[in-house]
Amino acid sequence: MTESPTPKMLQDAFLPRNTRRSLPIALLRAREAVMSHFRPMLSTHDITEQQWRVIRILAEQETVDASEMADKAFILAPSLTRIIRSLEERGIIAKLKDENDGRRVLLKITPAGMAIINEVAPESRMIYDRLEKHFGREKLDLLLDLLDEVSTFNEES
Amino acid sequence: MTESPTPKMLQDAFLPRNTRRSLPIALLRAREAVMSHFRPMLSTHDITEQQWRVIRILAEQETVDASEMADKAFILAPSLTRIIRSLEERGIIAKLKDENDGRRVLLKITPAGMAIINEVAPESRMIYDRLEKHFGREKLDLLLDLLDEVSTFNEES
DNA sequence: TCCATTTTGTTAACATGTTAATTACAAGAC
DNA sequence: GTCTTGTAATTAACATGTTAACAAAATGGA
Repeated sequence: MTESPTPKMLQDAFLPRNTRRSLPIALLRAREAVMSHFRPMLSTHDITEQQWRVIRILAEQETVDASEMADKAFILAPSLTRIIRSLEERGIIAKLKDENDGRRVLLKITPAGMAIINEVAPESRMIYDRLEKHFGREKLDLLLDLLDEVSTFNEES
Repeated sequence: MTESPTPKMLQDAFLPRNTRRSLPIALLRAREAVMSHFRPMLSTHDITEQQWRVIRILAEQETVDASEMADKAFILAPSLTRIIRSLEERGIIAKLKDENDGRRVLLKITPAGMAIINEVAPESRMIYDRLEKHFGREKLDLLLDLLDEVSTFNEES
């Protein structure tokens, strides 16, 4: 862990920021630390993190079209297409047609999907509660607020 | 429980957390917001975000073995293997043998790689400075500290 | 020395991320 | 109506994420 004395190579002004204080990598590390607690649990139920995001949104809202799902689950359309195909083949969700708009794909959860939710949700909640207890609600809320603010960096500058 | 028609689907206690206050997704959103500023720039230089992480670490440190690189760039070994192969084929980095340990792969940047660093680093720095100016150093440091703390959630509980 | 164990890196297989191109349908302008 | 334009979803192609299995080299005893 020697903070190396920076071989010549580049002027300081042109040196990339230190890896450990780089926001993109810090976000990645934090995310991985959190997910490492959820992934093994999800794995025992044979679903991925992204699949779980899709399923759980269908637990909040009866019917969701693909675009809205992509927004809420934060999954790009091409990935979502594949995930939907996979979940449908496994009988976890169903695709419906929107009578008013022939382009849209409506998604609905099946009883098999509901069974997964009923199994996974309590376990997921337990893990999250442990995390919340560890950091404290206030600190977690502060972090979430800061992250929200970063997420809006797009529209402004 | 097998009898209830579950019209509103799930009891509140078993409902997954709201998507917008879910830490994993919040981290994902924030990361994407930040990267959306860097990706187009990197793209004009024909490198990906991960390739840039590898290259820039070789700008800080003359020679790095694959394991250390995986740690610092936060890239899993299988991904790193592919990235190294690609960067080597393009003449951006070079692989050396470790005389003391035949298993290790040492990485070194080439002049072509240095040229990329000299082009990209200032642009990257500019983008980061704009971000830092937008949020303020203190707020950014606070965020980085919180993220660091989350990243250590592993070893404890 | 010999052998079991550990470590490092690679390969394989599948899932997702990412951008660009494409198809199917919808909405407006004319 | 026809044409153009815009939107929703898919497909294609490539890069990376993720886990498991594996080969090669090092290590630490017996």
